[in-house]
Parts: sequence; structure tokens; C-alpha cells
Amino acid sequence: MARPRTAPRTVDHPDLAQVGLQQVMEALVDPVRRMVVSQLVRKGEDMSCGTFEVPVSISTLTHHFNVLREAGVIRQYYVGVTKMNTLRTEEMGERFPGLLPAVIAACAEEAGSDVG
Amino acid sequence: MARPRTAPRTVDHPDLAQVGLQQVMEALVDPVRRMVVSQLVRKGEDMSCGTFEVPVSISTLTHHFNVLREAGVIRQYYVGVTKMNTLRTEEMGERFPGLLPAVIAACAEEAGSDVG
DNA sequence: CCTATATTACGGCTGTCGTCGAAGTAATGG
DNA sequence: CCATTACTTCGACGACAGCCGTAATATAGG
Repeated sequence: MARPRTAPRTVDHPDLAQVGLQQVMEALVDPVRRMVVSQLVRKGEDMSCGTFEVPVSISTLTHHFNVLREAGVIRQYYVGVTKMNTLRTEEMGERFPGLLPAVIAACAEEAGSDVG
Repeated sequence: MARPRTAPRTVDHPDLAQVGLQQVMEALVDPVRRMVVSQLVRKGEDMSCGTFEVPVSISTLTHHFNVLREAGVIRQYYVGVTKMNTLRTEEMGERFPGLLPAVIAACAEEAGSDVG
């Protein structure tokens, strides 16, 4: 039987109007998740799940992606067998003005210190 | 014997240069601690520990003040038998530009919705 | 269909955080 | 000196988040 051509693997994303500050803060409080956000910013383009440099196992990383997606921080979509990730920068900027940029800037500043 | 007139009860505050983003995020992720920050902003003046409206016991509240102080978010000082609290807004603004205002704005926005 | 690759779901473990009540300490006022 | 007020410290407890490894699922390609 023919496999369905449409919507092979879909991903649910919340409307940011339904995301609370608590959820976003909980998403951004974890250092591994902030690494993900930072690397997305630094790279400047969408990244597949497997290309992040994080000090945790793959299954744990999946968990972190779920948290970030459910908090509306990232958007995910499948490309073949890989899953791509992108920041929902603009939408977040409308929902929580200045929050994401401030956190990203702080990350970058701290990373800058110890990268030396 | 005469009680010491100098430094009756002192409080230690960190230099913000030594406070990391992780610590500040952990301080601000707790809803009770954000209530404290919000109420300080809303009131517009220093508040004593006992005057905050929070849904926790006094001993728990003490713990939250400690976390906020050690993260550099608030400054505390004694006035007689009461302990006053104030936001370190400016210093935080230099250390993590835009972070505190963004969180405060988001708090206010959410509070506004359900106060309706 | 079979294999390889990429990611997810599940179950369990562990450490930490928020919470409380009770006892302790410090200043104030009678 | 004693009582009162305001806050702190301590110990315990329960809940939950992060972590991992293993088994499962879905796509691409031969």
C-alpha cells in the first residue's frame, strides 16, 4: 500500500499567545537548552538535531528539544530523515519583547569570556 | 555590657561581575520570586520582608529572598527590626542588559490579563 | 524487503528545589 | 529584664527535572 505523501511526520507547535512566561523561563533556565539556542543564533541557519554540540546523550537532547518547542522557543520540521530546528525569534519578540535577545546576549557575553 | 553600635546586622551582597547568567535565571524562574520582583517594581519603593503578598510561609519567603540576593537581583538592609528590600535594577542592567526589564514587563503583562 | 540512519518513547535512577513547622536570634519598648 | 515583633536557621519531606540506555519508529536507498 502506498505510503501517504502528505504530512509524513508532523510536529505540533503552540500558538505563542498560549505560552506563559513560566514556561519560557523554565525552558531557558537549563544551560543545555541555552546552548541549543546560542548555537542556532551563532550558526545563523536552521540546524538538524544531530549537529548540536552538547554534553548530553541524544535521548536527553530530544527531551530538551521538546521542552524548547513546547515553550515556543524553536520551530521544528522534518527534512527527510533529519529534523531541523529554527528559532521563533520574531514571534517571541512580540509575545515577550526583549526577553530572548537579552538572554542570547548574556549567553554570548559569557561564552566570549571563557572562550578567550 | 553595651551592645555594639556598629554593624548590628549586616548583609552580604555579591559583586554583579561575579554573578553568572545561570544564577540569575534560576533566581527568576521561580514564580514566587518573580512576584517579589514585581511587587517591588509596582510599589516603586523599598519594601520590608513582611509586606509582600506571596502564597508561601515566612520561612520559605526568607529562602526566596536569599536566592534573589545571592543572584544580585535585590539588595537588603536592616532598618531596626525589619529588613528592607530593593531592586538592583541599574547594576543588573549593566551586567545583563535588558534582561530584568524584559522579565518584569512580561510579568506585568501576564498579571494584567488575569486581574482584568 | 532489508539495511542504515536519525530521532523518539519508555522506564528508572538520582539529585535538587520548594515547602513547611519548630526552635533560635536580634532589636524595640514597657 | 521581659515580652513582643520580625526574620532566620534547621531538618525533614515530597515532587519533579535531568540524565541515561534500550527498544521502537520512520525515512532513504539498494
